[in-house]
Amino acid sequence: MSQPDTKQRILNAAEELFAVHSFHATSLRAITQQAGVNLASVNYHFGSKDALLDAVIKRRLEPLNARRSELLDEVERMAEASSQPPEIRAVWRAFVEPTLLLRKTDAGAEYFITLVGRALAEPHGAEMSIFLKQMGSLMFRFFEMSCSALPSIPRQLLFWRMHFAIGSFSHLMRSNEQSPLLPEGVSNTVDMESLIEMLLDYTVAGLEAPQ
Amino acid sequence: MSQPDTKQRILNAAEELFAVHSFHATSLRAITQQAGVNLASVNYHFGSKDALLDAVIKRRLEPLNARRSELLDEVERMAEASSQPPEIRAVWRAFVEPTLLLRKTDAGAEYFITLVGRALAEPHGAEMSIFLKQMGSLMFRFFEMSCSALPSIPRQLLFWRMHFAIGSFSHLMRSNEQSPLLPEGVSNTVDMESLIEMLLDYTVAGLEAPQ
DNA sequence: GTCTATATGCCGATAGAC
DNA sequence: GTCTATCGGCATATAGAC
Repeated sequence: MSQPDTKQRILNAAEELFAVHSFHATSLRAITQQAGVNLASVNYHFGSKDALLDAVIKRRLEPLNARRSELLDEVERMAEASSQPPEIRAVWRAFVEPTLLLRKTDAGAEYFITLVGRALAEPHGAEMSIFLKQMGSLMFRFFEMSCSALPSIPRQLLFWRMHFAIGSFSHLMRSNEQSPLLPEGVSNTVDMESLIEMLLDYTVAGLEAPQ
Repeated sequence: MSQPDTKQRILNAAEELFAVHSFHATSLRAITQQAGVNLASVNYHFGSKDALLDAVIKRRLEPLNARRSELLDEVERMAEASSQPPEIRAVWRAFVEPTLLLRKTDAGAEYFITLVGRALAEPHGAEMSIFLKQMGSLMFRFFEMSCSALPSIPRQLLFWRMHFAIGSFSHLMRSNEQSPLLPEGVSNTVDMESLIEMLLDYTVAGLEAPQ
């Protein structure tokens, strides 16, 4: 317990390499080499490669989802206080903002965002199932609050629109790296606060689009 | 050249397994076993695993992009004939419809859609770079036509909104598999034509949202 | 062109000394 | 808790017979 803990060093290295090269393409050897620890220490501290991935996701997702839950509580309180449905923009802000602003409060979290963005794109694999397990019932709560916020949109339609919204969100999470091909007159460097507002403008307009 | 060609059998098997298990998690052994061909035939016909992926994507993406290009030509002709900007819904229909309706015309293409959906989510890897290479300049054309269709939206903003739209599209492409968790009163089975209209309603509303 | 057999190397996981 | 050494397996790729 001298330096940053061995356990933490492994988690940091795994987070980065899983994000950049994917879970399958990353070997335990690469992780332990980058972390400067022994190969066997991964199995000692975590038990297996799958369990390591689980721990990588859990470390950041747990506080993140606690924060999301708090924000949803607040949105609900405000809705009840004003006897109005919850505001759809506030609901989706609670969903996307804690993740996208994670970099500000947590210096090492940059790779985690990419990692989760990719986990959302994984079909069957360990990444997706571990992520879904840890998201728990929070997705249902977001869906139900979106339905309350937009009572004129049928549930079935809103389900798919929420699907589209998650697609935009996860695609944005994945796109830290500068796009290799930029059209003329377009810069790739925008501050995250502006980007969040752009995403919310876009998403809210799509969710409440006329049918 | 008796049965379906060895080359085609390999392409079909690789397409399915790459889509379901990802490129990295799929071995040449699994591919040749499913194709009922010899292990060595992959290297004989394609040269390497990377080159096989390239061929898998190219086989379907080339005619697909030719079709997209035709549709864009048509949208441009109609715009010129009416002396009006191109219609944004028609531009995006040209982008998404050829892919999403591929199943109807090409029986084996189901896995290809998932594969490309995942390629769009890969950050650095072979999948993404091969896909981008083959998309060529078509993305630029879509961007420029979207700008023409929505002259009141600044290019920089429209660039990001297009990013969000591609996120929704690729997320939809990836979601053949039934979602493990469905909210109450929501079914996952919708015909693709309806889904395309839902996606276009959502996307057009987002692209032309007030700023 | 298609096969068998194999070269060469990395993989995840573990045993056992310290 | 941390190390070395190694097991058993599967990976990609290729050499060479047919």
